[in-house]
Amino acid sequence: MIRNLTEHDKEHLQEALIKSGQKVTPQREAVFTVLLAERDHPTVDEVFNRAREVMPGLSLATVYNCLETFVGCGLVRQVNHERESTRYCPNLAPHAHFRDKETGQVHDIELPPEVMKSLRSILPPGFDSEVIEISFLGRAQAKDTHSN
Amino acid sequence: MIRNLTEHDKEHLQEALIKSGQKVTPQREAVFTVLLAERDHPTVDEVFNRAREVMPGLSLATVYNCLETFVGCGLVRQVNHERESTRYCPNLAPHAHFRDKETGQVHDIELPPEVMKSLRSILPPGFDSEVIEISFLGRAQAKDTHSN
DNA sequence: TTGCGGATTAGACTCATTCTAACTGAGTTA
DNA sequence: TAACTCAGTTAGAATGAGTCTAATCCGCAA
Repeated sequence: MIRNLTEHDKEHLQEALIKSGQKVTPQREAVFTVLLAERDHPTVDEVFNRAREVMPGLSLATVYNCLETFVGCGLVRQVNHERESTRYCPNLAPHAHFRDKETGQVHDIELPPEVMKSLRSILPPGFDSEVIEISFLGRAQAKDTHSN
Repeated sequence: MIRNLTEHDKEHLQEALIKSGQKVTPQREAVFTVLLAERDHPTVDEVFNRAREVMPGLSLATVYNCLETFVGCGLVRQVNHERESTRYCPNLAPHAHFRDKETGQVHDIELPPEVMKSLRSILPPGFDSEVIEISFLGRAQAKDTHSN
């Protein structure tokens, strides 16, 4: 079920939007609420359908726009696996993704700083990287590990 | 320029195809030759255009088919970055990919076993992974590091 | 109250990839 | 030699995620 944003999350959204010169709109709040409600890495379509329950007039284009805006101001991350639909993730801590081969579910995997460091160290001189994407493909027996 | 396959590479192709119950065809040889000639992670379209120089009647669908076959019998790997066109890579050693933000070029980055191990160690119990994809995004000042 | 500009909207468009149905050709089988 | 078979190939149609466009909306300032 889609709850309203907590005060804290609402401030987080407002601050990020305003800081990058964008407006707080009902649509953006609705989309952000959906992202925080169920942290299961939804596709645009899934976000669209969930948000429509709360705001029936919302258009798909707007969902694309909102998500792009959020990515632009660092509120959420995109998650891609091969060429499947892009998924969205509001977890900002450095983490990898584990994709369950059978269920298709995506799980966040915490990424300790020393692993990040050892990864960065394999780059030959002259290579300078800002973003490192790590994704595992396999099978997870574990129960849900969503951080919400 | 597209040279013919060396005896060694030809045998490698034949062995892999036959082992998985597939036939050696002129189209498959042509596509494989293109992949080995310039190890720059070409897209399907690039493979198509290069292969056409040598085999003008070749169709795009066949290039898709050949590449899928090669992936299936472990001859090449797919490389995806976000939702851009899939690229193909005949480097079978475990390696990561570095994508140059400005040129779009993809470089192979050798992946030492101890880094692989430390990566595998961050998976919580119950998570079992066969494939790990690692990709860097950034800027490379270095000259070409293609292994061919 | 009018004008401005960012946000939203519906629908058209793009383009990588997949699908489909017809065709080819090498290697049987009759 | 002719018919059969079956994987592989082919052209073109279909799919579908994502992008673009042009019209509209709406809060705010002049």
